[in-house]
Amino acid sequence: MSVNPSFKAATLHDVARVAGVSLVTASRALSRPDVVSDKTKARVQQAVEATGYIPNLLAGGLKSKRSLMVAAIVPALSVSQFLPTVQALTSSLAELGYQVIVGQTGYDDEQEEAVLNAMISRQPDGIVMTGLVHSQRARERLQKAGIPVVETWDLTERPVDRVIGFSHIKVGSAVAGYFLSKGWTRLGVATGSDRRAMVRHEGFVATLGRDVPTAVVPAPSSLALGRRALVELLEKDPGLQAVCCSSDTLAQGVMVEALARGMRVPQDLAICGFGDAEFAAHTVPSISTVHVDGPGIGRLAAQIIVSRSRGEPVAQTVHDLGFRLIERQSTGG
Amino acid sequence: MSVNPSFKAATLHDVARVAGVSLVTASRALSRPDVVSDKTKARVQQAVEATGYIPNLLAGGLKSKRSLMVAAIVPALSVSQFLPTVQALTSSLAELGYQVIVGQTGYDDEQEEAVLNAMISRQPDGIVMTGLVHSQRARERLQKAGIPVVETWDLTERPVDRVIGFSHIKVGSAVAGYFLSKGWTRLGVATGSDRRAMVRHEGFVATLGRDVPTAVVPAPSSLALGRRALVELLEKDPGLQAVCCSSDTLAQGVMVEALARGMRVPQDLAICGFGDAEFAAHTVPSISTVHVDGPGIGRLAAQIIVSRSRGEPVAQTVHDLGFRLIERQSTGG
DNA sequence: CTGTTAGCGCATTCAT
DNA sequence: ATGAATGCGCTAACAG
Repeated sequence: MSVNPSFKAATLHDVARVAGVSLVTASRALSRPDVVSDKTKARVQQAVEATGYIPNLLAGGLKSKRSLMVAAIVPALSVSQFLPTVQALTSSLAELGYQVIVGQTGYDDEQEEAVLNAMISRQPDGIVMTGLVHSQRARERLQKAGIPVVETWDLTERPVDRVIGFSHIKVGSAVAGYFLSKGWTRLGVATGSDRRAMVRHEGFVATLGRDVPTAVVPAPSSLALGRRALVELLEKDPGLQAVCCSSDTLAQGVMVEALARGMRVPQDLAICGFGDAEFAAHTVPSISTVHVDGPGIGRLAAQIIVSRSRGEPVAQTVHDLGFRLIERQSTGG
Repeated sequence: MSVNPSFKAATLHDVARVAGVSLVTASRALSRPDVVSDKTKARVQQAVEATGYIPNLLAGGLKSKRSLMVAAIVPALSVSQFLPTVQALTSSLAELGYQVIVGQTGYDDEQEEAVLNAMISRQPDGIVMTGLVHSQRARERLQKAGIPVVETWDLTERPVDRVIGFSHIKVGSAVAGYFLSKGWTRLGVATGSDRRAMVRHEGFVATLGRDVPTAVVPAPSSLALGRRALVELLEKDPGLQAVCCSSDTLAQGVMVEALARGMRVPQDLAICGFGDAEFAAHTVPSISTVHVDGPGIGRLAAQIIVSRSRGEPVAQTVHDLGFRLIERQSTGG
């Protein structure tokens, strides 16, 4: 950890010596101030200042079984959809003295297991997944180990432990219902290839009652992929009226391509996104989308993990935070 | 770390017992396979499988002084400019068995110090900062502790330890030179309020030889802020010809606002961004910008930290990765 | 090649 | 309210 061999960081032992108290007292003065007399507390505080003491949480965690670390596992950090969640999680936890370790699965189930093992070896007080845990071995291992796990951005009756999210089937269904209510008939779908997007697609098709031209693009989605998706969809159906997209980024790409071809949005082509990214409300025309409370997911996850790691009971297993369809200009709203 | 009191995770001790070898041998079989006979190695491997052993890196780190963790400190996770760097850093390190802890400073120097202390208490093998370390106390503490520190996305003659980046003054200067070469005279600047953006602004103005209308928006930048910035700039100079923006997101906002007002880009208004975000090449018109090798910064940082933590020398102190002005349609390229 | 002996720095029993 | 002893799980020295 240090590369400077001559330097020895101050330990609690040094603090105790300088303060003229025992090691235990110094420890208590810092972690349980109410149990120590004001005088000695002050002396310990001074000793901390004097020595420049910074506690070693590795050592503390080893003994106390509380690492004060939480693992956050995402497909990839660059999937901007999850960023507000991870950011809120990190901030909420930081306020309570917890830090976040990040792991990336690359949308790969084998890597997921490897990443989870890497995380477990750091003894986190909790694990927050974006998405469900897919590897069966990992599920069992997590369950056996009894580490608090919060799966997010999805729902299931049987989470490993707790789950915070919303129904992707219902999202797809809601968008399809909305399209039907608008009377559009020549529909298309531009979707990422990830599991949750596919489930939304299922919901969309199920409610529609029939299949529609679909362009599947690899994750993570991008503006360029959105443009390419529209090209593909227009080849399949030049008379396309409305496109349902699996992300706002994709929707923006579809819109850029449409406008570049001289199509008017929404008159010639209506577009709906997903996620309610910051920009969706401010493009011209603005993008209709499905709003999800990303930061809320992160905050609630933080709260649940901390409660559980403190041994407090968390009754509810499944937290459905729902979603909201937001009608903007890109669908004539 | 566990909330299931009945479950005891297997320790190396269990593995050793099952394998019928001593604890040390089991340890070596896993961490230094070349020093152990193939037979015992195989038996230890089997015992690992049988027990479901996952090493406790907290304990390992405590003794070995190598936590295999690296702290990554960003202003905020949602600042998309740094994401490719953090993602590359995380991936590169993961391949080598290191994990990343993230800290957010919120562009606040006091929080920076608090975050750095929180990180130090986890005994990281290195710290990667986006930006320079601003708190003087933190600089000294880091230097004294001898933790490998890589400051990024900026340059300085006197880094805490190592620095990987490019000159923001030169970026501003290059954009100004480009604008001058185009013969534009009615210029404006839309810039975030963060330190590095301000330095680019300085470079821009210095090369220009005169001040220009400037709209300063709070960080993090967004499309909405870009739109607002253009409104402000047009109030200051209705005859505005070209805008220099401190990020591509801001540039996109400026462009959206310009097009919404019926201005043609670049004929009526030329726009230049910064960062070469994914979308910049694919908007219509595409956005001219300054390309920076974000992932390269992350990979090099990973390499330097790992080398240093292994005690290998890393001669070079300052790594200037430079930048490239990319001319696209938004400036008539 | 393998085993024995010592801690790493701290929090937790137990005492007083 | 404070202190002495014990060990969390593992690895670095040494021996053998």
